[in-house]
Amino acid sequence: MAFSLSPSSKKTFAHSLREKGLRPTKQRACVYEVILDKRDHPTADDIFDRVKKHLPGTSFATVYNCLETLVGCGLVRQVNMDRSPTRYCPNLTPHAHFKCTDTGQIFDVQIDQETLSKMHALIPKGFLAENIDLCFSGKGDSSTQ
Amino acid sequence: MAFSLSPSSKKTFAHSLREKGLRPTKQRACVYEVILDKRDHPTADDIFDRVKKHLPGTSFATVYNCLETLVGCGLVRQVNMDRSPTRYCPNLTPHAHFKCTDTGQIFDVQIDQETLSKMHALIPKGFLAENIDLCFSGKGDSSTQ
DNA sequence: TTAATAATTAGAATAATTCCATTTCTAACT
DNA sequence: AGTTAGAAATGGAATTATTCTAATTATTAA
Repeated sequence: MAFSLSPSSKKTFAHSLREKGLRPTKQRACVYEVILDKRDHPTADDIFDRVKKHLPGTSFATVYNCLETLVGCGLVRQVNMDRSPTRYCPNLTPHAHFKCTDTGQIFDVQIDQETLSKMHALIPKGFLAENIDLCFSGKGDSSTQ
Repeated sequence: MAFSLSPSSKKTFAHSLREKGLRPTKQRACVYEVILDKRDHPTADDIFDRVKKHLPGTSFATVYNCLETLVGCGLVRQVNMDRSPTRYCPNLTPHAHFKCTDTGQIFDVQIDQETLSKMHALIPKGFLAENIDLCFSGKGDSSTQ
């Protein structure tokens, strides 16, 4: 492999999997790696292409299996916008996503604690939110990208 | 048809379509009708079943065409949560959605102006959001539903 | 080293949605 | 009212992202 997880990422990775009784296989490591390496919210398809450069025998099913596993371990997050293919994001801090309708690019948008609290406060009594998803779409600032 | 649009809905409906040079056909009216009639965030599939009770010859393609048209006219909104089928919602006020992970039901959650402003303020300079989507998922209050 | 189990593989299957070619309808003009 | 051009509806095929399945391979604990 042309690159590999940093020692700290490697530790997080193996630890998160072992906590759930799962094995840190080379395919799982590679999928995690390519997501960390280029944080551009790749699709399963993108990830498949990148992983194959390092582990040519990898199948599509494996990429999907690995992604499911990594999401289950909380190492990456799924980003769903409209009906477009699911994208994957290694940013685990509270953040929203902005999708540029011109280029299709997705940008992370940090959410401050106060706004996050206000959003939480919208939830009616008796409901318990386990997950919050905030997505914007519109024109991105192509001049700054 | 066993029921029909209220006079005011009918007016909004025909007007919104005509504004875009589109025809208020009976299929479009019926699709709009069933969405207004039972505001349970139905899928295209649900809508197809309901429409067929009134207009038995209606095809799936027509339901999709009508939905696309109605969304384009701003009469209904698409609600996408995860990878599950798109749902349709006639509530045009600013609101979020809460999906109960037990029952799959989707509830509208009103958003007050202040929280909406705070959310808007998250968007970095140079970006122009045309659309905001806020979704919660978790346990709904089944005792109150 | 082996046995048990977990993960990977290739390809088939699924499900929601979109596309396409044809037919039917609608509304503006005679 | 009758024509006609454009719009909408129709049925079925096609597409696409994802999931499933059965067989093979890899990993780990003993």
